[in-house]
Amino acid sequence: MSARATEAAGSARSGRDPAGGVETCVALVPVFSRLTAAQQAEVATLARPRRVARGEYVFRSGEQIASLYVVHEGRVRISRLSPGGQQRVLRMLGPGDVVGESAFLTGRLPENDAVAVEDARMCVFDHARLDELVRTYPDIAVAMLRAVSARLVSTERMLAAMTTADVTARVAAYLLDCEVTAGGQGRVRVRLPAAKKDIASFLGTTPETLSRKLAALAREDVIRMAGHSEVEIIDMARLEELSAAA
Amino acid sequence: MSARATEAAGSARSGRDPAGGVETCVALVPVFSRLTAAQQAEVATLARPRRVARGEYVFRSGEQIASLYVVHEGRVRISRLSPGGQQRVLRMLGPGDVVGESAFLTGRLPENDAVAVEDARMCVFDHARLDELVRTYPDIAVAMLRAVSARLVSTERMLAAMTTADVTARVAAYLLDCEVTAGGQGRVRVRLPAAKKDIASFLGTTPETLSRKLAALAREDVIRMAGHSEVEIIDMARLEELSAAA
DNA sequence: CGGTGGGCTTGATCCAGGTCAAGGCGACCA
DNA sequence: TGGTCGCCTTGACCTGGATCAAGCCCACCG
Repeated sequence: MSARATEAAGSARSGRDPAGGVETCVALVPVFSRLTAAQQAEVATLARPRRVARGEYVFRSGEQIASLYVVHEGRVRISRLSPGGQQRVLRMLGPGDVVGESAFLTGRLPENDAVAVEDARMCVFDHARLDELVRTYPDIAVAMLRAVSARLVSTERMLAAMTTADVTARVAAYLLDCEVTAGGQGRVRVRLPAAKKDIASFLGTTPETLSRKLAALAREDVIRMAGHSEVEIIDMARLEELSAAA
Repeated sequence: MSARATEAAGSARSGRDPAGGVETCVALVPVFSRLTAAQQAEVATLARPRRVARGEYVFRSGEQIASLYVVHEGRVRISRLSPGGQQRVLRMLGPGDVVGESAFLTGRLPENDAVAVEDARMCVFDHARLDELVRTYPDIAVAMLRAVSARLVSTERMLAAMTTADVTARVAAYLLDCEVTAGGQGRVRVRLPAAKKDIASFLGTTPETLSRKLAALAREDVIRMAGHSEVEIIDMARLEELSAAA
C-alpha cells in the first residue's frame, strides 16, 4: 500500500522566517530544486504567500481556483465528498507537497476539498504566471510530471489495496509507512500524522474499526499505544508480515 | 466514479495500414496532437512499432522496461498482483492510450502487468529517445503532464468510490461510462469493453457479485442484457440515480 | 478548577458481499 | 460435428466490517 502519510519532516522546520518565506518555499519544493539559485529567485517573484489557520479551507470542491499551492508549513487534508455526502480523505499534505495541478492544468474545477488541519503557510502560483513559468523553464514541467506520476503510482497502489488487503493489512502498512519520530533503544516510535478519524477515512474504514484493529495489534504485542497519537512498534517483523497478507 | 472503461473508439479503426502505422500512431495520440505535421513526422522516427498477440504480455511487473507504450489498435489490460497473489485490474487501454510513463520517468520498475486482451499494435518509445524528445519539444512534457493528471483525477475518483459507493452504484456508474455503440430508437446500447471477470475486478468486486447485480438491474427493467457483452439501457434516469447513491 | 464538547473506545447487532460449489452455455478446436 | 475448456450464472452459506448506541477521557475554556 503506502502513500506516505505525510511527505516530509515538517516538525523539524520551525525556524520561522518572518519575511513570509517565499524563497524558502521555492527552495523547499522538489519541483523547483533542479533550478539554479538565480532561477529559483525568479520563480519566487511569481509566488504569493498565504497563511491558512487551522480548520480553514484552502479551497473547496467546485470553486474556481486554477492555482497551484505549495505547502511550506503545517498540514493540509485533501478529501472528497461523495454524492451521498460521505467524506473520504484522499491524502494529507505536509511541507513540500503540492496541490492543485489538475485544476491548474485542465482548467476543470477541483473535485476535492482542502482544509488545513494545522495552521499552515503556503505559496500560491496563479495559472497565468505558472503557465509562463513552465514555458520559460521546461524542466519544471518535467519535474511536475515526475511528481504527479509518483502520486499516481501511490494512488493506484492504494486503490488495489482497498479491495485486495483487509483492514488489518492496511493499518499495518500505514504504520510502517509513517514517519519514525524517535527510536528509543531498538523500539521504533511512530507519530500519527492526523486525527484517528481522518486516518480511518484515509484507510477506507471507520474510526470504530480502526480503533478495534489497533487494540487487537496491541493485545498481540505487535504495537503499543503511547498516548493518543504515538505508536510504538514492538514486533516489526510481525507487522510487516501482516501488511503483506492477502 | 468513472474512469472511462476504454478511452477511445477503436473498433471504428480497422483500415489496417500495412506499413506498420507509426505515423498514424503518432497522429492519433493526444500527447502529440499539438505538434505540427513536420514535428509529428520527426517524432515518428523515434518510435518503434510492436505487435502483441492476444494473451501476450506487453510487460510484466518488475521487468526492466523504461519505455513508453502507445496503443494504436486493440486492447490492453493493466493489472496488479497483490502480495497474496490476487489480481486487481486497474484499467483497460484502448487506441490512443499511453502506458509506462512512471517507469520511464522515475526509473523505477513497473508494479503492474500489461496484457493484450485483443491482438494489439503499439508504438514504443525508448527512454533515451523520449528524453531527447521531451527536451526538444517541451510541449510534449506539458501534454503528458495533462494526461497523467487526468488519470490521477479519475483514479482518485475511483478510490473514493470504492469505499463510498456500494457495488450497485459502481456498476451503474460503469455502465453509464461505457462507450455507446448503437442507439436503437431511444434505447441506448452499450458494449462491455472487457470480459465480465475483468470488469468485476476493475470495479473491485467478484464475477459472482457483478453477475447478480446485473441480473437485479435486468429484473427491475433498468437494463436488458443482449448477448454476453451488450447491454441495453432501458431506464437511463433510474441508472443515473443509482450511480449517485451513497 | 470544574464544565463541556469532541474524539476515541467498546459493545451489540446486522447485512452486503465474498466464498464455495454446482451446473449451463458458448466458443474454439480437432 | 462432437468434445472440451473456460466463462458465466445461480444457489447456499458465512464473515468482516459497517452501523447504532453508550460511556470515557482529554483538551480547551471560562
